Amino acid sequence: MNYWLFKSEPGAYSIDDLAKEKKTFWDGVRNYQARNFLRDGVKKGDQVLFYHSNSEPNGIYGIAEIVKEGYPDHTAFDPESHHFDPKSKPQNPAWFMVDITFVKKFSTPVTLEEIKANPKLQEMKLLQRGNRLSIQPVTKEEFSIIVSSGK
DNA sequence: GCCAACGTTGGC
DNA sequence: GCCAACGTTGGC
Repeated sequence: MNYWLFKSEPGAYSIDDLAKEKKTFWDGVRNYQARNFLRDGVKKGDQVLFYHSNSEPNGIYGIAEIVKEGYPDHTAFDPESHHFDPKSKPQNPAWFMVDITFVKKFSTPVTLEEIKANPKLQEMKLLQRGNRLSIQPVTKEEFSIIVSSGK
């Protein structure tokens, strides 16, 4: 079992949207490093910290779980889609996505400020300088610290 | 709204 | 293959 952090701008897709829909496909990832995680690393049953960026406050708002492993991101094939990428072909897809399901929403989010203040969480990729990766691995320890502080 | 950090593109 | 220009991310 692996642990991940997925970033989303709540204006685009929030934990409340997921709570309502119960399940969604995580499309539109157009970064190679994040793509590699989606294609090769993310497995069914893995747990996901759901992070809101550009929000007030920034932080982890809840938990999701992987229900379907990496498969081609079909939005890249659709010229009408905002995520269309002509370089990605159905016979040789460049981009991948996974399906996630809602697990829980924290009654109070674990904020970026709290994460920064916790000595045990200093290694998180989230805090590393200039980090923009939207899919990041998280250790089991980091995951359990966050889950136990986010009720 | 600003801007630093970073990834990608394209001319050479 | 280099690197300047450009676009995007995301905290503040």
